[in-house]
Amino acid sequence: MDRALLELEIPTPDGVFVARYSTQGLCGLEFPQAHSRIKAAGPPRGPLRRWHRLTTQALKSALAGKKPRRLPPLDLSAGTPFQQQVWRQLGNIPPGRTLSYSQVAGGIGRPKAARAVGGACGANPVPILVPCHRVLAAGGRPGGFSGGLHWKRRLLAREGVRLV
DNA sequence: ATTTACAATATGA
DNA sequence: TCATATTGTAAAT
Repeated sequence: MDRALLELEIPTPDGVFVARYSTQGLCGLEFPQAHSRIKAAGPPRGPLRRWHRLTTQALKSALAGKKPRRLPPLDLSAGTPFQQQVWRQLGNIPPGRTLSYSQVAGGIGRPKAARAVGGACGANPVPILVPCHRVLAAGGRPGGFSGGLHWKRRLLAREGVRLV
């Protein structure tokens, strides 16, 4: 867990996101906020430059409801093994498809851990690129979303998913 | 048709 | 020990 951070902004039609990088890759992504409080940094150099380009591109695709061609390396090492398993599962859900918390739980061999999956989704450091918004509660109910439910609905709507 | 209770689960305060 | 982005079963209203 090399947590040393570099924060870079990503302007999009939906606002300015903030990407956070460790020496291993992208380790965090934040939704646009009223006050950008990132420390000014010069233009990224070395691998950062490439990673940031990939992140920017991937984020824009995802916001448009399309599957990103390539993702930057993700540093999910901050999560527990359970959380990392969950996040890895989420990466397999294509745009336009959704799973329930319990299906995700079943996918990692713990069919009864639906609630814990909810916790892991809430702890997802890289929303959107790790598509936690494609996990719904049972019966097509929306469940929750740390970045605000409106984001979940908006993202799913762009992928063609209808919520009840 | 709704509401209420509870067990099972991983994690953090 | 309590609360949480849950679920399934069961019982009572």
